[in-house]
Amino acid sequence: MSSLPYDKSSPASIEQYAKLLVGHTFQDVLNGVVGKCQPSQEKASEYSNPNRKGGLGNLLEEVYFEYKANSESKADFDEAGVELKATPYEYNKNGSAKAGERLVLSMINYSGEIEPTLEESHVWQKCKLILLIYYLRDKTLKSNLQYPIDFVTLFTPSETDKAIIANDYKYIAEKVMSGKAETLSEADTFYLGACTKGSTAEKSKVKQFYPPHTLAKKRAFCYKNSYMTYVLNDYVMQGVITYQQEEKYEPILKDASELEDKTFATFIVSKINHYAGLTDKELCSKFDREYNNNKAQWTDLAYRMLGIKSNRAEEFRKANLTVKVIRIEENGKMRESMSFPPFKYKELIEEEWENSNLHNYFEETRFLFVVFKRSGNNYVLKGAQLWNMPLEKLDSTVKAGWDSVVNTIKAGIKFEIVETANGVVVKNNLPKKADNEIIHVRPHAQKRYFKFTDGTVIGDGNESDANQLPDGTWMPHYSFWINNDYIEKQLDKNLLD
DNA sequence: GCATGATCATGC
DNA sequence: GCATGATCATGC
Repeated sequence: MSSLPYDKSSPASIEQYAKLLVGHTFQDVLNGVVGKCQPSQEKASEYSNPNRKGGLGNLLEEVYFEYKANSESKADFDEAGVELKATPYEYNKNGSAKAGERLVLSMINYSGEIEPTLEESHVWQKCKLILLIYYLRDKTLKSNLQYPIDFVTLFTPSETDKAIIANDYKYIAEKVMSGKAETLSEADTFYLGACTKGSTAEKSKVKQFYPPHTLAKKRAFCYKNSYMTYVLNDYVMQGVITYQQEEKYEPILKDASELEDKTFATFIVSKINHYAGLTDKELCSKFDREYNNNKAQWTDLAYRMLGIKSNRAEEFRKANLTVKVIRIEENGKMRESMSFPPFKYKELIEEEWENSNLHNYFEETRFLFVVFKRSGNNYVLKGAQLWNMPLEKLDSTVKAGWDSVVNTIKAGIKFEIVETANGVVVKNNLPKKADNEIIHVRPHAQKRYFKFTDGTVIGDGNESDANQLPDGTWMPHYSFWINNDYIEKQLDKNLLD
């Protein structure tokens, strides 16, 4: 019997052995440059098959750590209580690092009872101590076996994080127990998400254990991508990478005990609602902010009410939560629709809906609406509401709106140049706001810039304000917007009157 | 009065 | 200079 090169009952020993991987590639492991095994070539191609999810993790498990990969609900290094997770990271254009994937922890059980609390759960037993092995997903490399392993560390969430994760778990478990797993969405929770797992096809849905036993998509517990990006930057790379800029995120939650009798969702909403009834002017004076009605004023106030000095909340970054201030006019209407980041035409038409930017954005992003209502010259705070796009709307109405935009671009946008008293207006045949209940598209640029294929230029902008259509025409950046009247309908009644 | 096209403001 | 959030302005 050969002995292992590490003590499988000791987390420290496992971590120490794992750290020898840093600076090596998966190919090095197969070649025995690090570790001691050399499997056959067939095995190498099997592990590196990009269609085999978790292949690189299995490689480390079987070749480097010398145990058989399993999909059991107990931890990989059972005796030490350590779960191994090999996971990719990437660099953004601005040089900052981000997690390449959400970290999938374990399947949500639909075939039997689910534990009501995190502490009692299988997922926590399995994942309270994780050996994180981060490799750089460098798509310029020919084989994923060439990816370098750059960071290795044991990880367990902090006490405040765990309090929020426990909240999240409870929320998911309660939905499952009430037989409503089909309504789960990753954006329902903060750090621990319920992500879809496996095919999204209708036929792959499974019957729920809890009545009324409706069919639901298979889902898994995961740490959200946004949470893992935080873990990567503020924990894994901390002290390893020295050039990273100083982050100035502030926590809203100062101590885990603040959540003893409430959820994090209730906690933040009540922090805002505490000030309901005050005008923007009164709030400005309360928080020592100049009252100047500039665009940032109401968002600034929202963060001040949450108890932080900057507009960078640590929890919101980790949870992929976006604060949106909504101002209601005296007639009860929102004047403006809500914008999102612009898209690139050529990239948009290459996307599949299920993996599209818009789909992923709404599936993963949660919103904190902070609602003000006009009263004379001021806006009065009505309160806050957490919201995310309902899943059934995302896959029906939003998808239909997205499809028709994509199809119009694919077919070739038709332009009409109209002369008016104030110059030319460029009209197009993209779907209009009234064509879809939820979304529409609008320009989202600094300046107008069109350059048609015949060389005609319209607008004061330049190419940085625009991007190219499939036929080469330059058209200003566009983005998706949520219709103001749809958002109005989503708001709690008490926020409107 | 609102939809649509156009543009502004701030932070990094 | 870009990413993101937000608002303006005109014609119908």
